[in-house]
Amino acid sequence: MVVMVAGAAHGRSRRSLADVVDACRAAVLAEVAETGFGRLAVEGVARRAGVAKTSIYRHWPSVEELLLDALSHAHPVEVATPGGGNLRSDLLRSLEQLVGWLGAPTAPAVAAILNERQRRPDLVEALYTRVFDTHGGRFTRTVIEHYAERGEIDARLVTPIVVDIGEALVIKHQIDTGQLPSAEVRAAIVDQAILPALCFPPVPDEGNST
Amino acid sequence: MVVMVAGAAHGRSRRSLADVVDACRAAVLAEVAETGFGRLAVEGVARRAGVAKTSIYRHWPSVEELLLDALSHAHPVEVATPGGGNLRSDLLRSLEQLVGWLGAPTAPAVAAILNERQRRPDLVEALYTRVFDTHGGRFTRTVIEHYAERGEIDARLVTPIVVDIGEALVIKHQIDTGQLPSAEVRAAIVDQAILPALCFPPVPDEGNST
DNA sequence: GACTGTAGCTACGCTAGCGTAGCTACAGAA
DNA sequence: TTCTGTAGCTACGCTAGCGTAGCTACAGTC
Repeated sequence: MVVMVAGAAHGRSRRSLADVVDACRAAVLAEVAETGFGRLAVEGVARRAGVAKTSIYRHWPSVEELLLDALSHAHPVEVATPGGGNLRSDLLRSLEQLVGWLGAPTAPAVAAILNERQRRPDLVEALYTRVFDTHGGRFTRTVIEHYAERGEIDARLVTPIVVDIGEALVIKHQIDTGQLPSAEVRAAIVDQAILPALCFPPVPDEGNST
Repeated sequence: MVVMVAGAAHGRSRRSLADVVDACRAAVLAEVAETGFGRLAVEGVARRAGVAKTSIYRHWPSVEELLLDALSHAHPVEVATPGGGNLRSDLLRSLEQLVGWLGAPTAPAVAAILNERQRRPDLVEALYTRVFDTHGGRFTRTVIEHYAERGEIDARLVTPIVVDIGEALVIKHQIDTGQLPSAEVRAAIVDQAILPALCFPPVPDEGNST
């Protein structure tokens, strides 16, 4: 059964500019999550967005530009700041924020671009300048530096290695399991890896979860 | 100028079975490193190996099977065992082995498959059972468990999180920079992150490198 | 030397995608 | 209501790849 839009000989309906742009941005993020970067295609994005290829080429010179544009508009902005609690609870919250970041709808697209680092360094650089640099993403680094400034941590222990422990373990967990770490695992990361590196010795009993 | 192989009307030369198999295995590893998994194609592998597509399809049902077969034969085998040194030097050597693993010619192929975890869990599972499980790859875990058995480390501190710190930081370094960590960075990882988690407190001065 | 399994080649009919040309027609502004 | 910028459509000529059929011919074994 064919339903015709009034007056439309083609049966076609035309959308507004803003509608087309929003549909394309959403479609490219979903498409790259499903296909990976290597099989991302303008035809696939147009199909998913329900637009013509010409509508894409009128706004973006390539599907890569559309992808970066979509990420600029959709990637979550970090809001982690030390909340006046203590070091441990602030570290836990920053890992929670990181996990939120890594689980955002944009995360597969970010991962897809990062996976192309050797082949497309230009894209990765653009990702950092157009998405990461404008959206923050310092997580545990922000917290550790804050407490170091307050004198609660020996500032000499705040090294590039140490501020990276938490994120490294979260990402490794995701690589190994395909899942983001639970609250229990995040607590273990804080208690068993981050705090010991800041001279808060590990407590080798059961340990208390959040 | 056309050079004809004696007696070959086609100008073609025919290789032995072993030669074809070796060429295909090497070609698929190089091809996937260059193209990524998404654009890996039988035609590209055949071209690079200098064989006909039919020669590939006679031995492997798909390019994925060829890739896993190639990895099974080429992936380095872990030889890290505690060498009778001390904990620190053994940890340094295990990270050196890991970096050797990650820098092996097979590493891009491994990464390409791991990047397809969401889309192709079957391939990732096959990677673990056919490649990882048979080639080891426990690195710092092996060292830490050895010293725990000897009583030099509180065994209660040897948790899944703690044994993963070193590899997590190495992999994070590679994700962030595209490079494998230098000896200096590896030493910092051992001194500032792994040892503190095992109750060997960090030394917040310059610290001695390897 | 004879035999056999298989390498190499080309063509096949197909899918998928690229980026644009040229057109119709409509959403939104004036 | 008129005007304009642009959405939607289809076709185009192209590249790239798939997996096999059918053939020739040769590497290696006996």
